[in-house]
Amino acid sequence: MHTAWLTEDEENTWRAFRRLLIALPARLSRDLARDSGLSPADYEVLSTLSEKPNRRWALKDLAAKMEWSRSRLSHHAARMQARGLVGKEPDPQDARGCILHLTDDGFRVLDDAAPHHVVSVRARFLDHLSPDELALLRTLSTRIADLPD
Amino acid sequence: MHTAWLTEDEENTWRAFRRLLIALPARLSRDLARDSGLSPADYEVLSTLSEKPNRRWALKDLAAKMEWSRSRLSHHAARMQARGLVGKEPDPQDARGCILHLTDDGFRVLDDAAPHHVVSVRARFLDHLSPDELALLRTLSTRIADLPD
DNA sequence: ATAAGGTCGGTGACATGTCATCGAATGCGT
DNA sequence: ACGCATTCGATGACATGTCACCGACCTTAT
Repeated sequence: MHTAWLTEDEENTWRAFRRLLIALPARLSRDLARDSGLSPADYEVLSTLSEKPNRRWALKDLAAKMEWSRSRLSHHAARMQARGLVGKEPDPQDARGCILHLTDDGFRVLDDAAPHHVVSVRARFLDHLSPDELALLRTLSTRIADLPD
Repeated sequence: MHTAWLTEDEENTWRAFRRLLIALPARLSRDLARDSGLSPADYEVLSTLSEKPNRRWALKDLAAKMEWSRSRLSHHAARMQARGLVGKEPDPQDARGCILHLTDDGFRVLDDAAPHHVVSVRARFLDHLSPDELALLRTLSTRIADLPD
């Protein structure tokens, strides 16, 4: 059964983990901005777009893949389009929809950004985990992230 | 030495952990808003304020304790003051500073919110970790969060 | 064929956080 | 005592994300 409070172990773990939840994304975000002038959201859009061979996604499919709302992606893609990182075309299959694609510029920016980002993820995270820890963290993350919303 | 890419294990762990970094805070935030009408930031301000016996902190000290910028706390405290959750007074020791305190209302709101929040943290996180996992996650979180910025 | 209901992307209002900057106040070195 | 760098909180401009909602379009049942 559960109580209304946490044990000391739980409390300390939760505190430590909460610090990690704040600090790690903040550090990666700063590295990314410094190295490549991208926000984490920009990077995720670019790298997800690049996953498809033709670098094209219907907005709704990209939003679903990234687990973003369509509204959020619509706003963000508009900003990235203004910067020339992505392009937008009408969907020939569905006149309501639109197709997003990586521009050459967007691809170049991603291509330059990726190696720096990998270095950053290593330096601020992966390098500090043993293989055992890596494995455990993976099962644990999957288990909790997969819980119903 | 490092390569410019990730191994498959690293890649999968990083993906899974990144999902957790997004999903867990989002779920806790939704629970908190639904149960108590508070944002996570609100809750953190209220609960940190309540840690001192007299429920008073100089703004700069509270900001340092929470690892927030003074600007952020200034903005946020202004919004919370408008809702009657916190109060603000001049600091008699330092005419530049100000002292924040929990109002009775703020204390009541926190008092109502806390047990629900604990239930939420359990349901969405702690209950799904074994004691071993809890311990490992704590050392690992501390290790990584404590890295230099 | 058509009406009803769902899905699509876009939009405006708003909440929150960052950054650069300000004026006021402090305190340290001389 | 004085002068200058620093610290304090506030503020405005801006970036980003949420939410509610819109019109346009598609699909399904009748």
